Amino acid sequence: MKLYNTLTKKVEEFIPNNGNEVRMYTCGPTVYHFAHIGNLRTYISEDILEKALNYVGYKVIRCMNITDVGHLVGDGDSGEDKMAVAAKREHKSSLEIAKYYTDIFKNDCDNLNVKWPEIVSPATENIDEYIKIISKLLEDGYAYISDGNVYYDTTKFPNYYELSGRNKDELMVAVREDIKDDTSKRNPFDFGLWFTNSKFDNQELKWDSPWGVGYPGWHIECSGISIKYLGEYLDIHCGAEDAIFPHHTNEIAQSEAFLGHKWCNYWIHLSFLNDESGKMSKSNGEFLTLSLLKEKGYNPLSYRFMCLQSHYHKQLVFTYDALDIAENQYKKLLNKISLIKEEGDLDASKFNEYDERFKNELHNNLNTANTITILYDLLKDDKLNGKTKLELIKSFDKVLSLDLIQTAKVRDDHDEIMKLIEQRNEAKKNKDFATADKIRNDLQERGIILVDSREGTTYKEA
RNA sequence: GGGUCCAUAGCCAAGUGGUAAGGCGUGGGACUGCAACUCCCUGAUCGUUGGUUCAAAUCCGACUGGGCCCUCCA
Repeated sequence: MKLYNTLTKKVEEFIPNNGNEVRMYTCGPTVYHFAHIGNLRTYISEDILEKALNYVGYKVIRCMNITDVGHLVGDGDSGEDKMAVAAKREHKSSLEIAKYYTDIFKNDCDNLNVKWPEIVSPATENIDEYIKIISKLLEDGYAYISDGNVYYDTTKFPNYYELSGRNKDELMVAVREDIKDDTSKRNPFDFGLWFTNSKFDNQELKWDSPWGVGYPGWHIECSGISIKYLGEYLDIHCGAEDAIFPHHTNEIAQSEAFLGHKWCNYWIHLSFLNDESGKMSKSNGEFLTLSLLKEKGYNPLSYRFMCLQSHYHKQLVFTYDALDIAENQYKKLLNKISLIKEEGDLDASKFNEYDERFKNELHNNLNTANTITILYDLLKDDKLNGKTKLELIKSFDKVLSLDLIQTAKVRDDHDEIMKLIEQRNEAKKNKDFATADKIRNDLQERGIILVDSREGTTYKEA
């Protein structure tokens, strides 16, 4: 499978370390607030990657962290912990907040058919692992203690700028106005591994460590969790595009200094969903959560469909117009599929032909837009019988996860509806169109759409 | 200032050197008592500009315009 690797800045053939086994780590959410749909795009893309790898024959073992500590707000490294801020705002403990938002995040994933990774681990449950890594980094001279905090010395790691393609001398220090330089560091780009000395000493979550009571830096959790659960050799590390620098850069520095060898060969970065003004945020403009879209009547899978028609490495702009179009496309697609009659025997050679095309598009740097084109092609192909079409769609849906095959549920009021349909047909026969239309409209108000055809009238849910 | 990604019809988007896939929308038509559904037909020379080549949306350069990053962020 070809993938865009940020490390080499090329689309290249993916080759795992160990046969067809793939160890994949994806940076998880910070659970101090709701996720917006931009956040969720990243997880949709990662979900597709995992499922595509499995589909073409790899065996994926995937791990994701949940950040429930250590992200600072404002004021650089000595700022307040976001979890603590949320806790204060909502009068709950940090761990209650984390649990609350983790559950909501998981629910969003469920609604989007995003599979929950087999290993999901909160940052707060792996403190021992961070201490182990930090201790070794200190021993080996990659880290130092200053003003009670432990910092990583970025000058000790020669390849520090490899991933981001940056040049040390041209980076700007504290480029954002609200960031103050941390004077405890030896070098401006050093970063914190463990803090005991914070300006804000009201943090709820603290742990004992060889360097005193404190809490871990942001970057160490991903290294720690990944190494703990996936071992010393990682095949794929995913994250959103904004994490390239410094987060992933720092992860590489820590992990490789600790392990003493190359850690991860493929770095896959997922592009943003922007709104018309640029980066989506929790404070600017409308806070676009999945539940907001649901309240407005959108199907979450329409949003997934919208994402799949784009490419994971291309930024996408969210507008309600775009979502309306996606929803309409998605509905029409489901409708076309629902009209397929399951007849004939499975045509293995045709099945393989389409399945190969589908796999080729996955191999082609996850060209999900083209996989959907294949779907339209097979729907139009009159050399394909219904059975083969349905089997193909079922198979593709293992990756697309759009619930393409809807199982017809029998409604409780089925008999009543059929009776009304009969009454309407009677009225139509008598040219009493007023009555006929009234029945149709009444049913529509209940969310039932009548479908007339030569064979008679059926109904479906709106 | 530096890094990085991107630029194809109203919107999404394919295309990886040989004369622009697909979907939605729009407009027209078939079907229908009317409609919905479905089906058929309907649109672009590829940000600008140089160059390489028999041949470029596809390769190289410059420019323009956007996104993201440079110690909160998916």
